[in-house]
Amino acid sequence: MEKQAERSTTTQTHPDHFIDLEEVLAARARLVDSATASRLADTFRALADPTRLRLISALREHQLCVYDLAALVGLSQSAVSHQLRILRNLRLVRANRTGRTVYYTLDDDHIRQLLQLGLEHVQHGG
Amino acid sequence: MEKQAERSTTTQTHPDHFIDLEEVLAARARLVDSATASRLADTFRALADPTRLRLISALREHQLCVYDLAALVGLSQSAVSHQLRILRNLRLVRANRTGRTVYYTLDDDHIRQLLQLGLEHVQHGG
DNA sequence: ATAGTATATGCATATATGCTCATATATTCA
DNA sequence: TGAATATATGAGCATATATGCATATACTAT
Repeated sequence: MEKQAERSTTTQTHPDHFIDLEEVLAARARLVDSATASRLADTFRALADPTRLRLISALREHQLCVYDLAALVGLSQSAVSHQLRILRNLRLVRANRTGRTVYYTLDDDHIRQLLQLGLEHVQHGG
Repeated sequence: MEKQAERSTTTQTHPDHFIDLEEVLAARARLVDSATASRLADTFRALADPTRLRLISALREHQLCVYDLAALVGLSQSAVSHQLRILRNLRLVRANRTGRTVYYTLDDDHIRQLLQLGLEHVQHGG
């Protein structure tokens, strides 16, 4: 295990020990490491934009080309293409070329589930 | 149903109709509206930062005070308090004051599930 | 090859975000 | 009340992000 964290750079004085040591030790075991947290944050950041969410929602059960996606969300082809690249890079969507048309689909089922869970959270209590 | 979308403001010429009309009509029915997409994006944006994700992961099964959270993630009390406010405002965590100590907990089980799903997505294929 | 269609991308800009510093608020205890 | 502890917040700076514009690339058809 790593050594205990240094005192944080707080303005006010603070004790040199944790307040609730047992809880803290247990929580530390569950704490995701920084590298994983960063990659996870990248994934959630891809979902943290209304345009991208609408694109993903449109692709839930259908594959669509860039032009149709742009028309659906009411943005320029450029803007949509930029956003699709972000989703592609983070492997949330997949591009399939057929002639000069590129069809997009969701990459994996986790995305569908994340969207669904998020919607549930937002649509009642949250 | 609404009337068909206007031509998008694309530089290049594009047809005045959708490429795949049937797919588009079906996809439009699944499309989340802008207002919902914005609120959903707010929720995902709260999860789109490594610090906040680590805070949430620490709170998965334990309630902790601000000072201990700061020590755990290795940031200042101020920085952590700012982030906790964001999580509070979006109802991802809840604050319970006991004397001068404020204990934080996850607000609802969706948050745990979102974290879990995201981790699964990141930890193998994604 | 040339023109046309579908998508992608570099650059610029306006806006948002995360952290630190200083300070404010809330609570306890003497 | 006054000092100390625990947390919250406003301002400012450095960096990131979303979109539009112009242009590049990929493919089709003549």
